Amino acid sequence: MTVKAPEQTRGRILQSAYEEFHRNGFQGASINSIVTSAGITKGALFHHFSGKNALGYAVVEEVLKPMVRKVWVEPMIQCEDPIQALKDLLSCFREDMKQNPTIVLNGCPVNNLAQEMSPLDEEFRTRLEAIYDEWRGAIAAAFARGIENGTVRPEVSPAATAVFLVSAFEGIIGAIKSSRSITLAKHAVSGLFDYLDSLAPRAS
Amino acid sequence: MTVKAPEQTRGRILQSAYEEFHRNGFQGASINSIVTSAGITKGALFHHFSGKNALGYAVVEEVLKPMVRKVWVEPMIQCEDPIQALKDLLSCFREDMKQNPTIVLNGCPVNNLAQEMSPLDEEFRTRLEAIYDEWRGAIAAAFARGIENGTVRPEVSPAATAVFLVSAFEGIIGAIKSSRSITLAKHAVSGLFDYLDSLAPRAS
DNA sequence: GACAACATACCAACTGGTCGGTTTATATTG
DNA sequence: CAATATAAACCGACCAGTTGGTATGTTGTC
Repeated sequence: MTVKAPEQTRGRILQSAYEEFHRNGFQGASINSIVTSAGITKGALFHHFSGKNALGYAVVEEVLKPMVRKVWVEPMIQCEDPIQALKDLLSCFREDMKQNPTIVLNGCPVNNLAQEMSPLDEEFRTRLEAIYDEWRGAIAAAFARGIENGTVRPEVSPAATAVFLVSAFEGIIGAIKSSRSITLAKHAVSGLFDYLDSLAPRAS
Repeated sequence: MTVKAPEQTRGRILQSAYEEFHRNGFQGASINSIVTSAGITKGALFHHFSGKNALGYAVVEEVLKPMVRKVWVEPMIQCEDPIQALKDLLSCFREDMKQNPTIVLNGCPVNNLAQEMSPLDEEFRTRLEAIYDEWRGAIAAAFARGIENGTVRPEVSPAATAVFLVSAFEGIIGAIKSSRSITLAKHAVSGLFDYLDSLAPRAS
């Protein structure tokens, strides 16, 4: 046997589990498959995690949550113009998809888990909902600031817009993955951009 | 044994399978569970359907497709004002949810299947995508008519709007089921209504 | 009687999970 | 510093239960 590196093995399990969940869903994911793809054994997995559900929760907390925070939350909490910030994020996201098509093929890992497990397991639901809450909160706060500094129309409701935006975005990711159509993806993004523009103050 | 009624037993299998898929997803659904909840035996099921996948396809074609067509497509193909028609549909849908919370709890059965199975099975993907295509087509056609008769702003792109609307709608359903929050649901619908209003010609 | 419609017993494969044992790192001693 | 104790890290065979699916039989209908 090689060296013992508990933190590293734990991380490899989390990473393999994340990928397996992303590909096959939580119920479709196989512990055996995770074990082999992580290059460890079942004993190691059940030493670090008490069961499949606990592994799922850990993926949510230690993989998904930091990921969303870094990519989607933090860019929002320090922006002045939320509409422009969102457009930038979406353009950046579109570029990422071209290089790494896993999101196009398998969808948003957060939403996948939320849609599959929310009705089946309350703990999954609350944990995933916390991620969305943080995300929506950052967007809503950004829009509130935008209203104050004049980059957003004053009639816009920050809370409602944040909810609608996150929902629409997740819906679009799902539509792209299910359709696998580039023209549909362009239409969806174009529709989203038009909506964002409708939140900006009237030109002239 | 009772009377032999092949069409009826087939229908009961389809109905039970639809409910089981809606609750547990396709992979989480158990053939045994479907069999018992339908009040029949495994022999009957495998006599009518060649396997689990074939049963899933049949649910898509014979349950989901007609359902979407009746509830979402047909009201659109004969409307003059698509914005008002969509508002009416959403209000009607909101009332339905109050009486029957299965959609709130388990989400949209079409989207659930599409999100779960699209990456795993091409036949699922194409069949479900056909449903969405028909839906989007009806909305896009309605918007094209709306532009002609003046109920919709002429700059609106029917195709992009249809894609964005269906995506946003499915995203909202997912957000409601995952959050279980009434205020979130109200925010989401309010955001969607605001978006619809932004597609109408300027008042004044 | 012939064939479709169903029932039932059964199957290999796989599921998540357990358990006794081995290996390695580290703390404790003399 | 070296010997030893101790606990964590890890292995891999094994478990009962469930999975989708099948083979063979029985029942009803034209």
